[in-house]
Amino acid sequence: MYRHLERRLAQHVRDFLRRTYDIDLPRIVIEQPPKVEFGEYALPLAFELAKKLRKAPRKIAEEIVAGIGPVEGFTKLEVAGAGYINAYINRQELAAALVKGEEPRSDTPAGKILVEHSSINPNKAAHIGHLRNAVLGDTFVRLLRFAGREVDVQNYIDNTGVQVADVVVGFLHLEKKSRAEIEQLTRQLRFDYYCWDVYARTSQWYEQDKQNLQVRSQTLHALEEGGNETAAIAELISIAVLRRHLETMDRLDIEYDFLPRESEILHLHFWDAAFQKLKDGGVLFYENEGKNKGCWVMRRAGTSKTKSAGILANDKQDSEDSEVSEEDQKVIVRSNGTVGYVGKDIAYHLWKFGLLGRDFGYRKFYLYPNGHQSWISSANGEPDHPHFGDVSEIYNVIDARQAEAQNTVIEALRGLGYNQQADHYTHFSYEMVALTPRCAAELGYRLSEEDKAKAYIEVSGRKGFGVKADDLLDTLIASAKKEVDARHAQLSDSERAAIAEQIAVGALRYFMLKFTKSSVIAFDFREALSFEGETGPYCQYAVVRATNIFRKGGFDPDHFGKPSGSLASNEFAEHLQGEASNELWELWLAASKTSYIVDQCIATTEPAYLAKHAFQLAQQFNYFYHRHPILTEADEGRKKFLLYTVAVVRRELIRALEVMGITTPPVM
RNA sequence: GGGCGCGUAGCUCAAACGGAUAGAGCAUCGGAUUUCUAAUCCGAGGGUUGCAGGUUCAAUUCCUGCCGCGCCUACCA
Repeated sequence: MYRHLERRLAQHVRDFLRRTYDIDLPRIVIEQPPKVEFGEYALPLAFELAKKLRKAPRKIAEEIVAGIGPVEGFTKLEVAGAGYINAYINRQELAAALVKGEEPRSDTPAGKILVEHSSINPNKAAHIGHLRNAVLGDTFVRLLRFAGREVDVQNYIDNTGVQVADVVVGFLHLEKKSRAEIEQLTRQLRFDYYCWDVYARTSQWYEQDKQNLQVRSQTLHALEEGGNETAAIAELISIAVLRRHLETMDRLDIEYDFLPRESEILHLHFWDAAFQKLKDGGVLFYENEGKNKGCWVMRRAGTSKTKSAGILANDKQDSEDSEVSEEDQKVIVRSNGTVGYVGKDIAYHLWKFGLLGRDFGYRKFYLYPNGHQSWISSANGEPDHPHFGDVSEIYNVIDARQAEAQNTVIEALRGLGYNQQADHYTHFSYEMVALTPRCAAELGYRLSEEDKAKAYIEVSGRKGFGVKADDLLDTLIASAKKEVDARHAQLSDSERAAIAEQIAVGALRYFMLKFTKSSVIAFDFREALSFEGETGPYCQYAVVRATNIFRKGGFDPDHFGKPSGSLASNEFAEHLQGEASNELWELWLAASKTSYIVDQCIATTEPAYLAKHAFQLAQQFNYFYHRHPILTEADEGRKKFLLYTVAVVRRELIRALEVMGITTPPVM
């Protein structure tokens, strides 16, 4: 509702400016006043217009307020300060709409969106860094779906890369395991933990003797080639680890629709098709000299190309391409003819946009307990399958360190003339999760003096240094279970366990969302394990409290006031008018912002705003809860109004938490 | 060296598009009619927003320079 009123106000102002001053502002800035006494929206536009109209801002503001006329849904506009225009919402109208759950639908753009996230190398257990990726990605998917968009979720599996090769080397050359033995091992509980150690040991083994690296490249070659014993073992391992990753993420209610694998990019010759296009389009060029001699290279994204973009003739550019300095070159095809990661990624992204002219084969892979089917790529697929790819927008949830690679893919699309697709290619970039030195020490890692002095230390799968996702979840659940046990001894153990799990997931998902993407999370158990203050459980608890009021009062919170809308809007009036009601009104206002916040999260690809909003709503509710005993309220009319307040806040809080993938326990 | 990002309270972080008195949580200290369960609430202290300039009616936000930190800069992914 809040969003809807904002748009209406903006449109009204825009029309008025055009009519009266013949001015077209590209954007009408609308802010939220610091206090509700100043209304619900504030427009600083008089300051902006002062120069154009050569009048004092205050004067302009007064003119606008006097001339603009009534705006539906608002009671008044008012000039404040040096020239702000404050707009006041018609409170009882908004409240009545909220009770009914009315939300004017805004037109959603057509076209399917593809979100790629997680994309964990299938060679070891997932760690907290992967958790941040998956939670951000999954929440963004939920945000888009909330906004009415159709979304496909993909998790790219690099099953033929160096990391898988390394763990294969570990099993074959260090562990000396046979294929049968490995197959046996894949069936053990948490096989990914086993791989975690094997991978770390293999990395050490390479460092002991650089000669050992030859084994790696032989293995890697075999994987890329396919159709051999080594590749079969790699398949065994990577599939088993992938299943573990899906299980881990499912604990957090994170699911995928499709799992495209690098092996199919290779074996279905996606790259060949892309390579041809890139050569034809002049994006790639062959280097005849220097250190990149014999490679197909392209200009690295972000290196200066045209200072006067679009002015120089394009054909002149082509002849200059070969003059791209060595350090500005990105090798796409190595001199031995093999293609690097960026090249495969370009092919994959041409496919995503339906520009490649080839498709994967598809097989059913993983059936979630809720019945959702996840598909995997395959050289020869099943005849009947859903249609993936061929989308109009994509978001890639990939950490900030890969920004350059991502930009190179985008530049390749542009180079091929696919500007529209490039414009709808978003690198959803976020910073890594690192460990505080204290946390690392607690985990038993020996630190150098240099590391101890740092604010945080980067996790490293290669070194086996990090916190595993399942371990963190287990710890959180155990910790939550202790609290639940202490509070609800009367419940059965399975009930308590279920609640503990909801709380643990709420705590974890909220923790991963509360930081803005650009902030490095310095992970610390004390903070992550907290259930108090700005946390998921705090928000869940607010909902539980709201539910309790209804339960104690003998009402159904989900249908309170619903069927007949028995409260006429004028009944709200007396409770929402005047200074004294501002505190309550602020709660209603906050509850009206869900879709507004969701839009903002999508526009800025920043889910943290939603986390912040849910917390603030919960915080305001707790304050309200403390100040207003409801069930003992003597005035029946007021009691009813307070119950409506709780019902609306509760509903909106649940909705906001759902978008973050957080459910609420029946009791806490 | 070049590219990207960051620097805000003791600690961890907010403040979208420049806007009204820079806000939360944690930690510390003090308090809450024993009630719809305190995983809660209220209060207190705590700030030269890294430094120096500039643009603007208005700068934590934009520009320039400097200082500090991180990441990227492989024929790795």
